Amino acid sequence: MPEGHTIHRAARDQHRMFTGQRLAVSSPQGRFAAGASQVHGRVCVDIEACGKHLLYHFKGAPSLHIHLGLFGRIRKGKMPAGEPRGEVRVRLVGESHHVDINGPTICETLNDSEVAALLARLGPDPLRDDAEPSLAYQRISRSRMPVGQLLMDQSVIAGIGNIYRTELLWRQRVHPERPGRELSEASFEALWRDACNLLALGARRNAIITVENVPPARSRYRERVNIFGKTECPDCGSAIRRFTLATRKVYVCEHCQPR
DNA sequence: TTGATTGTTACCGG
DNA sequence: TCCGGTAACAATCA
Repeated sequence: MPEGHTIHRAARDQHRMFTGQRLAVSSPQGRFAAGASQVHGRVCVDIEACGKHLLYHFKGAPSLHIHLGLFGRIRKGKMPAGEPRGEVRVRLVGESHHVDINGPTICETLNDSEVAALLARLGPDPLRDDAEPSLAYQRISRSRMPVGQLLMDQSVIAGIGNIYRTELLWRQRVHPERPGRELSEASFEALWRDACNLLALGARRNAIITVENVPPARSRYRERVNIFGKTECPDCGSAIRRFTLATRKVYVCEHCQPR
């Protein structure tokens, strides 16, 4: 499975070698043939990630916009490329490597103004140097909505997904149902800093890791998180409560995260 | 075959 | 206008 937000940033980092290269772009299943032909044979000048969105910028052509959604995957391999596996929408082929993008929710080309509009509707991304966390705190501190819902709103903060939401709030001892306006600035800053660190670690390792003692790279998923998907709090042993917030399952330790 | 899922948007009703 | 609920879509695996 894809590792949420971090995979986009990780993908951007891993695809850096494409920058400056002329890419062959194809659509093995034909479902993105028109878009692929627009960027095929163009020089990739930059690869940009903002939140869960990935943008390949080309010289003299529109940008390729990818959002993996729940199910999308990105696979990188050395040349020569084998047969595409599964639902490959786009195959990007460079000099030494190729990248297959499977089953993304969004796979489209955008012109400059459309890219600008996309970036404008996203909140600050903890992984970007140009992020302005104060914009996120403005939104949160003025809202009655629960923090656990605000964290999932990509126009508030770009890049937090369902697992990071649960894990960040547990780590910072904030109850997901606390109204945004009741989150102190100090608590917000701690949350933001923690998000920066965890997301950076995730991007580096290409995996969601929220426990303190970083387990081996090949560890099981459940060993890399604290309470997500679990029944018992690792700190106090209390039962973990699970409920739906913002259409997704959130987990909370009512003892460690008092309201 | 069924259910669950690291995501998002559209639409409707109160 | 805001907010909650529901459905839809996506692909894969256990």
